[in-house]
Amino acid sequence: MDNKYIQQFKKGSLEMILLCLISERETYGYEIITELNERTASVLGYAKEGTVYPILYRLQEAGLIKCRIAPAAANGGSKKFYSLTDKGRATLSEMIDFWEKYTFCVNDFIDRYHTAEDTK
Amino acid sequence: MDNKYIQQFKKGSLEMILLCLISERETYGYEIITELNERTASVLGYAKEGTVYPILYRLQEAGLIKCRIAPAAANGGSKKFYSLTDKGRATLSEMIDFWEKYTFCVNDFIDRYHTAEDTK
DNA sequence: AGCTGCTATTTAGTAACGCTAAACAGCATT
DNA sequence: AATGCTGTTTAGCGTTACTAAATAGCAGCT
Repeated sequence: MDNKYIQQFKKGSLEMILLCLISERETYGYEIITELNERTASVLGYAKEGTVYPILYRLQEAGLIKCRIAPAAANGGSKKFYSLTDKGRATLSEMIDFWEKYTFCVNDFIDRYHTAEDTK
Repeated sequence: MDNKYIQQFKKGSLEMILLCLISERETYGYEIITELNERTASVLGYAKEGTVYPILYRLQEAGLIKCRIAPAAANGGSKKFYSLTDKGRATLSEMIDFWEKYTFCVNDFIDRYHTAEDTK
């Protein structure tokens, strides 16, 4: 994908998406990146480490997720398993509420656009 | 509104919203700000001049809108009336297509979240 | 003339986010 | 020891929206 609008549209929603992902199960950075890309890359393009990890640090800094360091697995080094805090759950719920109001509001403009196009 | 997510969610979509507004009719900065706020302030918060005018310059610079300077009206100074160019119409159409794919993609995460919450 | 108020535009400086591009590290297999 | 996979970290960049102001024309009033 090389759509130039992606990057701006994504702003803010990536945080929400990561919170959603982590709410599904305890998981770690690399797995988050892999699953995120499976589910969104065709629309949002590939998310790289340099995008995802800083968001995780931000979320942890804000107290929305907490981290458990697991010992080194079969292959590869140790992982940091993230899960939502109570504050994270509450914040995610708020974000989703706002997202729904927000998209409803924007869609109103688009509906008018479509209506106008249809009557041409 | 003092919702801290607004600012990030807005990124990118404000451009699309302004293009939608201008596609509805030829209009000028001050009127855009007024109408935008009537239709979105309750959700997005108030958009100020410092937000809207730079976007208009950007859109003009990109060749998406064109400008016609009208003589001073009854009261107030002269206005700059904006309308979409052909490129602007094409771009708006693209942006809307992408917006729809994008929100569909994000909503998938939210749907899963809602489903998980419901079965608790 | 001067004042207020409304319309209308402009701009300097700031913070936040996602991106590019790379580096670093542990372990397994060859 | 070399390669490859898993996994994390970070520096520097460009874009966007925000705050906060300044500038300016015209109308009506005293």
